[in-house]
Amino acid sequence: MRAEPTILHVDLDAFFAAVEQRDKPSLRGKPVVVGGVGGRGVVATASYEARAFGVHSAMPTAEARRRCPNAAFLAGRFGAYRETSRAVMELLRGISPLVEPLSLDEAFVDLAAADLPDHSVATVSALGRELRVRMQEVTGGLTASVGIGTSKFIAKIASELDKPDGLVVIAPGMERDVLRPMQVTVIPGVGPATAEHLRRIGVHTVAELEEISLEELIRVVGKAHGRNLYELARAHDDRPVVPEREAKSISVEDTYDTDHVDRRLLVALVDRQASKVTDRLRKARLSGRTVTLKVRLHDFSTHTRSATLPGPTDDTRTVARVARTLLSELDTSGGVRLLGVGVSALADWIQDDLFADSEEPAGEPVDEETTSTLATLGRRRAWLPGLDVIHDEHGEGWVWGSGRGVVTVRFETAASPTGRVLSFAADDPALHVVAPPPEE
DNA sequence: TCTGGGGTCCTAGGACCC
DNA sequence: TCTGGGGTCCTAGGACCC
Repeated sequence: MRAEPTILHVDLDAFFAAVEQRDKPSLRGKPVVVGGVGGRGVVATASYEARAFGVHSAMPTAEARRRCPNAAFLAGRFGAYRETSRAVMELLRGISPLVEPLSLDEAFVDLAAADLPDHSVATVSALGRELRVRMQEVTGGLTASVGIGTSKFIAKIASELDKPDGLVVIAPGMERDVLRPMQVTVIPGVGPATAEHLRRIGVHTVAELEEISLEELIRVVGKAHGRNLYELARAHDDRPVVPEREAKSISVEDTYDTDHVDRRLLVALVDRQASKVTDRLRKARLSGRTVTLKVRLHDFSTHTRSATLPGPTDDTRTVARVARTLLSELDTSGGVRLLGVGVSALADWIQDDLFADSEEPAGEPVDEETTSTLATLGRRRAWLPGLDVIHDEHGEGWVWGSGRGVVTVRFETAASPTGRVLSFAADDPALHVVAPPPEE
């Protein structure tokens, strides 16, 4: 918490819906719902006219249609949202170089790095008023709610106090007075599960939360979360405004209108997602070591399976192969409603010669001498899933996982498209590396 | 009312290494 | 032959946010 109100939070009002109303005058003043329009879609943003009918974010679109049949239901135009967001972030960077976007429609701005005569309540309030005017100019008429306070937490609370189209400055020293009567759910990180845990120990408001000891909180909600709540209940928050955050994972997922059972279809869908994910990796000049497959079954149970490669990859075939194999570990016979493929443990873009310094170049056949050397290296050998092809008495297969002295090989034949998965000790003399996998 | 898509962070257990 | 503690990596799941 700072001595002066130097953190600003901006939140564009009903952003996606507002962009639609801006671009299509016939929608102005009418209920607009942006989100999934398919059978299993949910609402991303509802205009204030639609909210009057009880429509809100995360509500199934089917329910929103029931509550507000006359609303315009739109799938969304993310290009337009990104473009408008870019203009907003540009405007904010004109105020201070320290701008931390939280999403397309939200950001923190560190006013301590802004060019201001002082940081009095009067000065930052004037800046807030000016910002809201310019916001409308650069967005073509969109409104925003602005909050200013002595920390991220307080600035965010402030922006929520007078929505839409509001400006609230919480003066230094007033933080706890503002907070105490509020529900604990205003604290970021307190969702339905935590709220229920707290309710069970008789805590509903921040004032009640303040009464709970650190030990008790940790017992109820866990260590990290407990400490966090303990501090936030007292308005203690020293998180800095961080302008550039590095991505930690990239993923793609799709929910289907009907559950899928056909294995061949599931494999094809996973392949397509692997292709999308690796396209995005390459565009971002990133690569990653861990491939995760996400499957949501007919009963909404969600399962993930992941495998970590010895080195980072952005290769579509490699990611697809690993994802396919992970899929084969799950029982999908009851039907699949969602599939997802993600890559994490990201590294900066690897050069074309990534493997030039490693023990054997990728894509090159490994000669007999290297093969026997690899065998004697045992667990030290870095097998490359998807790249090393093995043959033994079972025929030919490709490596899809390795670690702890064991290489797992998948044999796939026309007769058995799902393949057989076998594990070998890395120093098993029956294993021979013969060639890289065929191009697809 | 049957529940999106893109993320982040945390927890807990097991393997492995020193 | 048995016992150990800490650190790190990996995996699966869950809570949460916009």
